Amino acid sequence: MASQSVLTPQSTDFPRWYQDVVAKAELADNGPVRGTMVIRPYGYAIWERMQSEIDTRIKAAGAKNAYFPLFIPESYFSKEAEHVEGFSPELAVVTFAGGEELAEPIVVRPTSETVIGGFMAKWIQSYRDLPLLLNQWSNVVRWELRPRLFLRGTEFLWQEGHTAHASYDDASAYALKIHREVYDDFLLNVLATPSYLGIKPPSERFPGAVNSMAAESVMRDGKALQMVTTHEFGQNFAKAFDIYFQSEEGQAELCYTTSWGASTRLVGGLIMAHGDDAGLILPPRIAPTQVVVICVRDEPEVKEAADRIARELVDGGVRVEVDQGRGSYGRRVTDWEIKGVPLRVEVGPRDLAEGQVTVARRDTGSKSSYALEALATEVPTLLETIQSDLLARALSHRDERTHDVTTIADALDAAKDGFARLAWDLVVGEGEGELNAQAVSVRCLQRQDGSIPRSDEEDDLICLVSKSY
RNA sequence: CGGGAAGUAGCGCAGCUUGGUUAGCGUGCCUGGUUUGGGACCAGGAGGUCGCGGGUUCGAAUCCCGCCUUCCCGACCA
Repeated sequence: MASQSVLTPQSTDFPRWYQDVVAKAELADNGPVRGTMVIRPYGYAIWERMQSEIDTRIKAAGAKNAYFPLFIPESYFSKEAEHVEGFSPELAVVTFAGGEELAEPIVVRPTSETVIGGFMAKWIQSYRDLPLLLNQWSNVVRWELRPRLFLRGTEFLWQEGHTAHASYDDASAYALKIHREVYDDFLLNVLATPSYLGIKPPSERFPGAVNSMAAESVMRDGKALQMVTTHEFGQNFAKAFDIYFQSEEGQAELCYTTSWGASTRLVGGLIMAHGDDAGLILPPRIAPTQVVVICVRDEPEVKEAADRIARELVDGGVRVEVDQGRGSYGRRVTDWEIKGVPLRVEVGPRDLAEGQVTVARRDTGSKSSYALEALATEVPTLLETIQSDLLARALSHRDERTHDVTTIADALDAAKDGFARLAWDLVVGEGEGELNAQAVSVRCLQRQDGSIPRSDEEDDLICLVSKSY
């Protein structure tokens, strides 16, 4: 009966633990081609929840969904010099199709700035057409040499927003709005994965961007994961694709564009930000199943009670699944723990005799009894408590793992199991090279008060450095 | 792409050094029964191109060559 660990403990081998969770929680499998991924139903359900939460926020920010093609003429890529240079090593290119060599090779999109830029040029005539706020949900292909499920793959799913504006300030303000009101809000309030928001140093900037913003979250092993990214392109893409508009004064002027994305990498971040040795821990707001009602015994009275409870909870807006009670209790509980379902409502003959049920939290492991009549009101409250406890736990973990330092040597030391925060002036130039030599990178730049700078030229910036996925 | 390790049943592994009949174990799966409040037990059973291709040999999971895939460390990377 003694329960032995089903997963490799995090402290033994964190990457192995991650792979065990992905496999045993039935999230994903490797595809037959290197770097490709099969997302299994439970993993995809998590992604769908993410999509729904992000999509709602994107629409609230005013952007509209559209769809652009997977195939892009190679010539489009050559139009923006830095962009093509940055992406060419990762491109998959179709040169043969329909039984013959193609006159012009076709690129499988690694991102869609180029095609969308072409259509922005066509659709934008006057300042009245601005801002143009687009988003698309799609797959992209970037040939990866070292793939990891969810975290980095040759093909992945994401959302990419693309906008065009009449002024630098408007573009910049909108990018900031997306970064805060869509991404940071989602990370904080849904995933409970607090991030460091900031701008990327020039060395880490998106090819073709004048500014890239990031949200860097701290994983349980202290490494950083870039959760999302937002870019300002200035007029770089507008120049390359002739995205002009006629101003109120009748002048032809170049637009300012932005793009921003969040991908299935978020699933990997979710796993590594909250999971423990027993498996996944899902915050209630993202969990596809928030409550599993477990029949402790495979008996008719127990099942009836479980179904009744489940119906009540569903009516209250809770996402519920019923475990019918086949197989041993311990085995089933362990399986639900691996899957990270936030709450287990356990119904057995003993409970029913006393008109109560046993409720177990996944995050703390604690169990307590609730009267049957109280469940419908108590469960939603309990779910919200778990949500905020997970956020609090993640916040304190982030702070524990972050150390203020004043030298590169101390930064390297701190980066062994977390983040170092230090003056950007100490790092810029040679210092960054020293860090990089030890696989430590500058994750983002912030102002002294932690806010997002508008450019890396600002005085007195600080930076967060760490190892990363 | 460089360095290292590995690929044998769904998963985890042994066998390989020193080639030799029907390729094993744990777990999972199926059937029946007993069970069921923290990975249950007994009995029976199904499941394998030994990663792929080629070579050596009378004979290859085992030896040799090439390729593919996975993992780790780098390089690279919104």
